[in-house]
Amino acid sequence: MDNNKLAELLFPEIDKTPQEYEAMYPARWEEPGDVIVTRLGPSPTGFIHLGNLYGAFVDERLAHQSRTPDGEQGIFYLRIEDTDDKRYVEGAVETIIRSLGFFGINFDEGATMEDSSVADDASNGAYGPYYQSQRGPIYQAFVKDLVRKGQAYPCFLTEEELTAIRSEQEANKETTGIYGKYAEKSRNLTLEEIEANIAAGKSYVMRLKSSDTSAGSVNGASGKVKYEDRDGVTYFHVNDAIRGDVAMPVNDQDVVILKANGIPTYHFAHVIDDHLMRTTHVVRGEEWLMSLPIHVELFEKLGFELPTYCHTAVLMKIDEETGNKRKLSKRKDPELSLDYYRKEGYHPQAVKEYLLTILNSNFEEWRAANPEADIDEFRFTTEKMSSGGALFDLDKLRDISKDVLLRIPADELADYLLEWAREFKPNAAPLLEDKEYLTQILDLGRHDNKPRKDLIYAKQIFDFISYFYDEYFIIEERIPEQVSDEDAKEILKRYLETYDHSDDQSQWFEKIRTITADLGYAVKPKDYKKHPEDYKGSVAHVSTVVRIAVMGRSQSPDVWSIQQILGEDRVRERISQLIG
RNA sequence: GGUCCUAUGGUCAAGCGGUUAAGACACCGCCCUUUCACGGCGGUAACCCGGGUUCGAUUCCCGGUAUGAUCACCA
Repeated sequence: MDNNKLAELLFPEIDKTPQEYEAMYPARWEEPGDVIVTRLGPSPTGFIHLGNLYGAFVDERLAHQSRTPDGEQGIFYLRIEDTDDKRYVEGAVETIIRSLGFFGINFDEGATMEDSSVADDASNGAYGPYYQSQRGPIYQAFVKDLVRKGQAYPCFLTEEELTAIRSEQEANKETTGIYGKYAEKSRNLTLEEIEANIAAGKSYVMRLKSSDTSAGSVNGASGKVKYEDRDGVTYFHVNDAIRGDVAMPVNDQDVVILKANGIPTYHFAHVIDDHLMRTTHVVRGEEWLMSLPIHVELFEKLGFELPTYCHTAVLMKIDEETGNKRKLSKRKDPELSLDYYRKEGYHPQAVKEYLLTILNSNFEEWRAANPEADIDEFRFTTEKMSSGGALFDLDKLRDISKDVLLRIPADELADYLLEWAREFKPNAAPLLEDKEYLTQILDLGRHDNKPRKDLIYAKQIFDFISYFYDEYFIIEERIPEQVSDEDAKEILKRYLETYDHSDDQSQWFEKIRTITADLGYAVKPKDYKKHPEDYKGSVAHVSTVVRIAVMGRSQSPDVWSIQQILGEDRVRERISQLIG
């Protein structure tokens, strides 16, 4: 068979050669050193989840903390993998960029916020186009070259034939797919048959003509792949930055590289794009690990240097029904959606920090040693990444969030809370517009030696501070059982009578003590504890009555400080209200 | 079923041939305290199983077992 003729028959329009494309996308640096180029390659479904964020964070850190010998920063770019037209969702790219931007992850290059269907140049950077759907001619040029070299061929198998082959294989308990003898029919088509099929308008795909690359027939992916014979089966070894040495049988499947519509499959697009865009590190979920043999073969056959793979672990959770670990699913698990965190009002910084603690086992230690340091100062390493799937732990997130929020100044927190409320609690938002008031509230008890850590996420914060706003103030707890209704009234009556808003904290508490003693309660809680029969209750119970009157609840920060923020009028009014 | 990843307390995890097997979260108790939180102290709780290698295995090797992943003209 004349491969050149076949190539021309299949791709008459394609006139560029791989060499020309190589020249169009030269090396990014003359002296790259250890600089890293990563990419995020989402399909534009518009659904960004925690797993994406997790991976994106690895990409971003890896690239941005690396430098060339000349001090230039590594590059993190966005490539849209829209080879499956069924998946496209309107506005998805914008959503992706915005969602990640919310968490402080920004791209240096690639697809931009502009609408790709409107703007000619919806991306920036010299290694585009960054939409795979716009790269058709590039892929085809490389496939054409593969055909010339006899390493790819058209396959006219229909869906029915494919299904028949699969059924046969399943019945025989063989590996499914097109390989070995199952590939022969298509591989052995003559030029005339192919011509006739095409003339008849038959639809076809392009398949890779798989062969054992271990013989060293090609460039060897620049020494990054090692081969080994295990009982007659050829295995290859690749060093994964997260998992270390990974060994698998070499690929023998004649996988589809170009679909019937001329668009490449993920496998082919990955190899071409990451090579041409000069990606050094490919970060992707472990679900891709099993297709590594295909990619290794493609890199070998095309003579490209293999990038460094980083196969990340999948985020898991315990399934309530089965009790087993399982991959987080976007259908069942709302906490997988990034929107969930926005709605609950988890601060992006907290989510980021949580992700880092499960991403790098030594992060927590580093954070403990450097509580004030910027998160980007942490030196992220793939070696410290766990290769097992971590369970998502909401408790841990909350714990981390407390500390993260403590490091954020109250006025910034006020802005954050207001912004959150505008979107998710619009009725309450106007109340929060009084920033000075809100800031005081949020700053309560944060500057002591042992600062309070009451604030976790926006929704919780709002509930926590809601009593500061009359519109949300309700008495939600009963007075303690040690205090009779009569006493409660008496306590509040006397409290109101003696109340002086200008009292300092100790003067204020002295008055509480007086009331406590006068009504037969223990001024020292310990006395009541030791001799409960001598008292009705203790100062704790008396204080609780005041708490409930002023805040509607028994648990809160320091009462005196709260009253100072609430203001005299509100305090008096709330107490009078309860006395009736 | 084939192939591959993984395997330390409830969870996340240090460990990389000899340790009283760290630490964090959660849980429990005590202390601090006008409540709660914070903080401090203490506690319960772990090396999947079976063979090897070795003077000695949580650690190395080989088998199981289990979890997970993957076997598309989806990514």
